Amino acid sequence: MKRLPRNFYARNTIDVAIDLLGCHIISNVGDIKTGGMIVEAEAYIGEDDKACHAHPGPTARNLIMYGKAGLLYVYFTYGMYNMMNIITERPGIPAAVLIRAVEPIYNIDEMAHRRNTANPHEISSGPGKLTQALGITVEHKGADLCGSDIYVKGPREKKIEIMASSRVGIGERWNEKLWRFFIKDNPDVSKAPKIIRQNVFELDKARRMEYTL
DNA sequence: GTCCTGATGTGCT
DNA sequence: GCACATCAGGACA
Repeated sequence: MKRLPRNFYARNTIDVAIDLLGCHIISNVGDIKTGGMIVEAEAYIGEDDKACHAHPGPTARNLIMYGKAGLLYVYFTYGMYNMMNIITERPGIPAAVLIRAVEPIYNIDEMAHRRNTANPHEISSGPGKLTQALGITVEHKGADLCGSDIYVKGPREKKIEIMASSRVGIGERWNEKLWRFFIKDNPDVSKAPKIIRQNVFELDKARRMEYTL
């Protein structure tokens, strides 16, 4: 696998979210390489998406979502957790993929130490957990995955089955969209109310869009 | 295993 | 003010 280029991210957000599953995310924060395989991700697309941070239009916080694909959008929430997103689409279209869960691979001991846990499945099985394990904070907002020490390697090497469901933690705002994607039966997928609709592995792009939109 | 709650800072109304 | 793309820990069963 190789570092993914910008044109991987500058595409339809749902395609990017699906194609990121099985890829490896790497972080070299503090000169320590940590990372693992992405097993769960969600799409947030445009001002019309009521759950997307760009819904109110451009603000100081979300402005980066309107810009170049392949940059990190990190924000702080619930008073203590950082959420890590990757900007997608072309400039002018505010959209991103939230990385929701990772299966630990590189330097598991260091990540377990950062998380203060001995259970491998508690290291990065949620969006707040994985940023802590990888050492990613709002300081990394704007980092370029195509030219910094945080990046994603792909394409995926394993054959995987991909499931789609409604998104997590966004109340009743826009929940009919099945824009959460995760690897079937992976133990590091986050605990969440799963409205599992369908395995999307076999679907081609057009069929996939018809189904998810 | 399930359900419920408290912790905690920031952005936007 | 308040909602928030969350998590850990406790009370149950």
